[in-house]
Amino acid sequence: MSNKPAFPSHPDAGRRERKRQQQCDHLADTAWALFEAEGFEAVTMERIAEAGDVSKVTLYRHFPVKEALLRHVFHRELREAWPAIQSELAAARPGRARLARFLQLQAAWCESRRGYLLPYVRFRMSDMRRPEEGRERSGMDRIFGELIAQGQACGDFRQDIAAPLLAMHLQFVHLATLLRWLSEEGLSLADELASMLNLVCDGMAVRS
Amino acid sequence: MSNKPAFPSHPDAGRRERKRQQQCDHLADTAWALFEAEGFEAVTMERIAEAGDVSKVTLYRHFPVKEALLRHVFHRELREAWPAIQSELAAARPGRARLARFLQLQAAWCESRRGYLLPYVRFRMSDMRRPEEGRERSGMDRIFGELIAQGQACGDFRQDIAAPLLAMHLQFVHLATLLRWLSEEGLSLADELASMLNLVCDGMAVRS
DNA sequence: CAAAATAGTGAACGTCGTTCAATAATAAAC
DNA sequence: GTTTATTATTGAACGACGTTCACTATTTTG
Repeated sequence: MSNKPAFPSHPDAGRRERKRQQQCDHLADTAWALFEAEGFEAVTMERIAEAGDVSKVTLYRHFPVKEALLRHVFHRELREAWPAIQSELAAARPGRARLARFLQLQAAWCESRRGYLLPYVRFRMSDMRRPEEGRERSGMDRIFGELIAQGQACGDFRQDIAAPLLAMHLQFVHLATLLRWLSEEGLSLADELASMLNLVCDGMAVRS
Repeated sequence: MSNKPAFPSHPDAGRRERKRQQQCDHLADTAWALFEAEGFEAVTMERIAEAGDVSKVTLYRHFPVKEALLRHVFHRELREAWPAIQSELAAARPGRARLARFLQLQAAWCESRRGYLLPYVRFRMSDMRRPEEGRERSGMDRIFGELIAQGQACGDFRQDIAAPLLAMHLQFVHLATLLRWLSEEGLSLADELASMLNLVCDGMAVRS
């Protein structure tokens, strides 16, 4: 693992940036409370702005769409849980085993947030096509990329394809699995993710 | 291949259904002309309704979102091109080789429609989570499913996972590849799709 | 301190997608 | 053939979305 933190809390560059972060946190908290109280779909941007005592324009400046508020909350959750996750991962062998362990943790989190997952996944998919612009990377792709790079280093994964490409590949299949789990009742997400990893690693062809 | 056609033109169940299809075709043609003239983004649903001499409500009844008009046009294109595609495919060995050939044909078509592909792919991704409801299947998943089933039958592909699941898997990776090709300049789609198929078949792990 | 950059405001606007009551055309039933 | 039930279509209006604009307040920079 690299020595710089995977999730820098805040660059801390002046009061302006600090206030900005406070605003974002405040608005995300307000929105989250409304979501929990009335459901994600039922809450409008205008109500969030009103409840946060802020103009609609201001809200839109920070969060261009409602789903971005979800991303803010989830990203913060991930940042706070990251140390615990990391020590969990350290217990597993690098490469395929560690990736499998991470997907287990993922599954647990997803079940706890199931109600919000459908709009969130759809948002992340629409947002997925902008690798070059300064879009806020989700954390997920960074983690996948890092875990895959570890797997390449220890000989688990092929090295003729760059880690970021493999990570993108994995991320799409991951989203596909989430969607399937969300639309079909009675599926164990942990099982589905394990079988997904199996398929991604070993491939669709019969082993020669 | 089955003896019933993969793309039934129209079930022909009464005058009502026939008129419905005429309306849909008419509206899709009108919309397509506007798209070509002014660009997809610039055309609004109200303008399409107006140009098609139909109320906005009627337009929305047939096509709930603008992208659905694209789907109608593309689906019709595919239906008309299907016989030619099928004889092309018959020339390749079933299984992996035939799938590769199909992706080559796909690549050629995608390049001819590149300008519309980004909104279309995003739409198809959002739409992808409804396998059970009576949503109009894209043709793509049917084709992928059939080609994969052939591959399973001839021993190219593993049989411990059902063909429709493998098809969904393949389709998501396919969309990921399209997105990458759309956002990065100077990529050969045919090459990217070939390498994608390679990865999906052989897997991410090093071959034992 | 002055100038430039950034955050915020309220009002208004165009588009989206939906709702409603009402009418016409088609299909099914008697 | 007449009645009955679906289904397609319409215009008008509505709430929500997301943007624009001109203006004020705050922070940063030189």
